[in-house]
Amino acid sequence: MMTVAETFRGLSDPIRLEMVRRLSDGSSHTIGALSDGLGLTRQGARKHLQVLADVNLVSLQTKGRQTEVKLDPISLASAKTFIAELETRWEHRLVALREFVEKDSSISTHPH
Amino acid sequence: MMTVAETFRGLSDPIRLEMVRRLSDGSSHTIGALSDGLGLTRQGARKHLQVLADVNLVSLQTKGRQTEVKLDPISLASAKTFIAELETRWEHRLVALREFVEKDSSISTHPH
DNA sequence: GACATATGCAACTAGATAGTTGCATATTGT
DNA sequence: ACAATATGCAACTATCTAGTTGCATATGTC
Repeated sequence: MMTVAETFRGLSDPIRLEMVRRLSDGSSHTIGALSDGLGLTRQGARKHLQVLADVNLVSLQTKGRQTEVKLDPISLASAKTFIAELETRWEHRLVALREFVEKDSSISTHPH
Repeated sequence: MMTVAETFRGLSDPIRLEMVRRLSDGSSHTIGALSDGLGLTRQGARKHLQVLADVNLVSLQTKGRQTEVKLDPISLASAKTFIAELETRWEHRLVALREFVEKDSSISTHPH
């Protein structure tokens, strides 16, 4: 299993983000196709793909002389969930804070 | 402005994730408090905090002899949005694929 | 003023990362 | 069989990262 931090690490590079974006249509792409147009060598791109595979963001499957790369959306989903949970905590705090402020201001603005 | 990749890099370490989690209640914490109980020195923890500040995930504000750290949820939100957009593309693909398969199977399973 | 607290700054180390180049291997098409 | 294609493996370099230690500085507290 992968930790959320590892998933985030997979996403922490613009080259890898572009690869993931290309893969996000759900279709499979070859290593070669994914390595084109990124401004680095095929081997450099290949290393980034390996990082993505290591953190389970993509799967690699050899078919004949080429290798299919597919996005694995599970890690992606758990990363999103992690952020969403942070935001939930954050919003709870904001609600509590607003309630506190409103109660406080009702005392000061409507004294009797 | 920060790129999404930089935000993900901020989140790509378990120590930093724990710090962000502690901050996610929306309250402010001091550098010292955030550095406790993480299994590294204060200076080591401080470096992680600097990474979070560099990518705008937290803000630092000196107050007297201590420094307040607060979570800045904006980068967090854009990271979540980025993932959500990937998932949207993914789901569109799945829908298109299912429609294609259904049309295809209706031809082969109901020939006349 | 003396002391404790909270933090900053700098130097250093070990290991990871991103990138390159060169060459080898397997598969497909003619 | 030959040539072209798609990929893999290894070595090497430069830079970044995570962590440490030691010391300095500013702010409260008594």
